[in-house]
Amino acid sequence: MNEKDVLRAKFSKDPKRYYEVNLFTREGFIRKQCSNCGRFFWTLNQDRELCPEPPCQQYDFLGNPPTNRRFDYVDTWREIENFFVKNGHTSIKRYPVVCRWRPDLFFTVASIISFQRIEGGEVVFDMPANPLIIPQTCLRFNDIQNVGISGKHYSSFGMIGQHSILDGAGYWKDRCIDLDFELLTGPFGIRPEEVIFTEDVWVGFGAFGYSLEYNVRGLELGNAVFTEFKGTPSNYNIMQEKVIDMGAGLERFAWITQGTPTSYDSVFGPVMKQLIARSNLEYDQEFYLKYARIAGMFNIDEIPNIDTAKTHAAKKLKVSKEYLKNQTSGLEALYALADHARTLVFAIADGGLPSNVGGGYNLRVILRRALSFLDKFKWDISLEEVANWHIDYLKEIYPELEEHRDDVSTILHVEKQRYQNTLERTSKIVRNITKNKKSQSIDELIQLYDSEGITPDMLKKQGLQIEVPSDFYTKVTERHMMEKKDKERPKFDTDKLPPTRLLFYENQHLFEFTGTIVKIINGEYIILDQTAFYPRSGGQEPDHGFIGGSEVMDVEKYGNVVLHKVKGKQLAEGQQIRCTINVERRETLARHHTATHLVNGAAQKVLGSWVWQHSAYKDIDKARLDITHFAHLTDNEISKIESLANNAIRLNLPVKTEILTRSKAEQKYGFRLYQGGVVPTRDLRVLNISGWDVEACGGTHTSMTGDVGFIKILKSERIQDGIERIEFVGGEPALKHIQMRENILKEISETVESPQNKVVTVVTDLKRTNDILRKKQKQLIKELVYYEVPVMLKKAIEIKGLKVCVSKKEGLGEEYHVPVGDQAISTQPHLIYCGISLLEKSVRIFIFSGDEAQKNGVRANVIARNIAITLGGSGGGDSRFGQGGGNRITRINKLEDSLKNIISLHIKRE
RNA sequence: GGGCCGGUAGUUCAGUGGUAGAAUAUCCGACUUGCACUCGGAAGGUCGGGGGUUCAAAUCCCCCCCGGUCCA
Repeated sequence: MNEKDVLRAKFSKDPKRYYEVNLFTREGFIRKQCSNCGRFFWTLNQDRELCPEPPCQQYDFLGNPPTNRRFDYVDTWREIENFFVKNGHTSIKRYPVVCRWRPDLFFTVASIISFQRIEGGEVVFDMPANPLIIPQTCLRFNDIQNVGISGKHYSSFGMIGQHSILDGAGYWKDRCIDLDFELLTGPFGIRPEEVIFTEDVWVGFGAFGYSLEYNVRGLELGNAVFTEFKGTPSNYNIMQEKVIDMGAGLERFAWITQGTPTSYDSVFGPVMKQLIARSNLEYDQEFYLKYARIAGMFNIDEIPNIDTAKTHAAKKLKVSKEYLKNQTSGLEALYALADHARTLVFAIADGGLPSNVGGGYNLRVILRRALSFLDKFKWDISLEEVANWHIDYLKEIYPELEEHRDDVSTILHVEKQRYQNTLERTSKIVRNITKNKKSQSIDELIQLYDSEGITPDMLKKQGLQIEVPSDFYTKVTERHMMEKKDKERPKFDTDKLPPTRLLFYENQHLFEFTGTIVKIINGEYIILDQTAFYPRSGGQEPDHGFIGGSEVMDVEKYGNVVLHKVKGKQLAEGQQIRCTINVERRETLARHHTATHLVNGAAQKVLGSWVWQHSAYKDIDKARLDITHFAHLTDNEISKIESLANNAIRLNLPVKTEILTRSKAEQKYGFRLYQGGVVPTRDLRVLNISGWDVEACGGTHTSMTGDVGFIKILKSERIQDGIERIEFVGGEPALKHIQMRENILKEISETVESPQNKVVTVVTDLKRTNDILRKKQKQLIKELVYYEVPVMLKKAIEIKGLKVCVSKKEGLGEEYHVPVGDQAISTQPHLIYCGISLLEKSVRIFIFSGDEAQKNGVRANVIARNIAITLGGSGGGDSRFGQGGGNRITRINKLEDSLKNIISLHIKRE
């Protein structure tokens, strides 16, 4: 039994305490245990023996919905929203699907996530209203294989979040279930005896509780979690303020009112109509409904693969497997296409970019999956069109999608291009492989998949005979198992110390202050009661300066205290001491920090709304900003960003800060606030440069943008897929940089002896001349060979019937000896050519041995190696051509004689 | 966040320390002469960049740039 089962058993032992809500006693619900799976459930129907969930019960609403009215997706939400608002709830706009407020999640996976923040390693609940209702779009990528097939799985779905904190304004479980029951039986007109509640539990990050899941005709519609405990099931406390986390599927509510074969038909209404029309897909609707009834019973999580499930279904329907596949595969692809496109619309609108790392990887996977469906079925539909149909339909609930319509198209287009390039590349690689070999080893298969993205299936399709082990993907995963190294931070016991008062937030221009030394650790870390020293944080390097006569080398925040690392004179605890901050350093850092915000704002304006700050770093000599963007920045874009940022400086805008509670700040400015990442505090310091940038920021800044002076972008580079780094300088360092470049230019212009404005022409010319000279040299040596060879042959001496000639050249190397020697032995098979090159620190030897010479035992490589050994080096080659050398230059005088000796020794005349 | 693969002639790629190659495209010539084909020849390279090891580096080591790709 897993943790969840143990917990469920525990809570079900005491139903009165946990599960028996008001509604049950008032309306006469009976508690029963499922005779099949053993779970407990509450129902008005005395005769019911089975719990209401598949596989214990099958879908009874397909073609036969239990509601009195039919709603489409949008109207379903309107109906639910109206109901809860009438009952005292505030309707909240959805939060972004890209979850920037939780460091442990890429995407918002449940409505409650929107209101969870991490504070000091603990989850806290932070709701802008109480109670509230929210149509939270959630992204989940763990069931992609089932999307389009099961009829109910999605990569993104709307979670109706009904949330309440029991703190006076909110309510607890009785009212929650009353409301949910009333929603079903009232506005949706479902008969009370059709509503069944099942006992369940829920364990989340740092909190858990018991829950009542409600089902109608086999379909789970929602799950009301009563989050009462903080911690883990083995170690917990009862929460001060208990939280209602009721999450219901908007998709399922819409589905149950319509009773269509799949929920996709109900949810994607107009989009599905367009898709079916444009794809000219024909299928038997009657048959599909019958199939859907069976497919709905599949518990896809537990079925090894879809193929066997379909075989099963075909048997039951008494048709062939092929017929079933024909009838279903096209439609399933259309459903998946609709789902994937919708997910991409939300993700991209919220600033997510497909890439090969992080959450972007999930987005790229579904994007390519969608494109591959379009390819496979050769439908003349573009992903951009599908995205636009979704926006047309959904903008009524989610008007923000309309604002990002063009961005979505832009990014989908870029990604399609990339996908096509990859396809071409892949088929080329596969072609190469198939050319050389018919089979591949398992290691080679893994290598191909891991580094090129080529799956064994793709190879099989190309006619390769390969065997794929069943643990193939496990083996791939194993390759990625690596030890994780944690950066060690020195440990200090600072828990009992009072928090350091941060003076730089009270006055940014306080550069001198008096503090009391609270503690000194290891003789070098000083903790003061208050400090104006800014510690390293938010990518900003720390202040330097003096505490008394001791120099401050580093400042870091440790919990709630600030540690100053000092060098120099001894200080004593309890001492009151005068502190001064290096003003120039601080102001440079402040200028760079404000400049970062300006560059960020400019980049968003120049490139597009998908640009977010990924990370940033501000030092005194330069600063850098990493932004999310799908392509390499062009020179033109960089200069536009630079101009725009400098424009903001000239406008001399005020740099304002205000402290807001987190939820107020989020409501007022949106999640653009979290450019620099999550801020783990209840109150946010919001930095606002009107019209340019608003973000949560704890750094020190200039008062006006004009104080930055001047921004110069140095370079941009791609640090990973989807992230561009912009490196720049501001203020004094910017000027210094320009001056440095000026000096370089001056130096070049002096070296090439031309005015600065002609330098480019002159250097271009120099390079061209150089190229021409190199070619000419080659040509000349070729000509030289023609004249040199006869001269060389005349000088040759005879040893044991063979000819030997030695040619010594200073400075000239293989470019001379190789063609000369080559030519010489090709005309004179009895010749042994010995080239000697005298270089600065070494000697090189080139030996060519003619055909006849070789036959008489003179092997060029052997000669070369032997002579090279006397030079303190080594050599090699083949019997025709050998080379070697060494660095004992002093041996050069004896070299010619030794050569003759060695050759003479090797000649074996018969 | 953690990995892996690749970068050589205009193009597609061989090349595991010893003279940088093939195919194709290009140009010239021959055969034909309407195109095509065939044959012969030529030209085309800072082997992504920099540093190191070595007598010698496309090849080995380090750093960087560019492209691709997998996993969580």
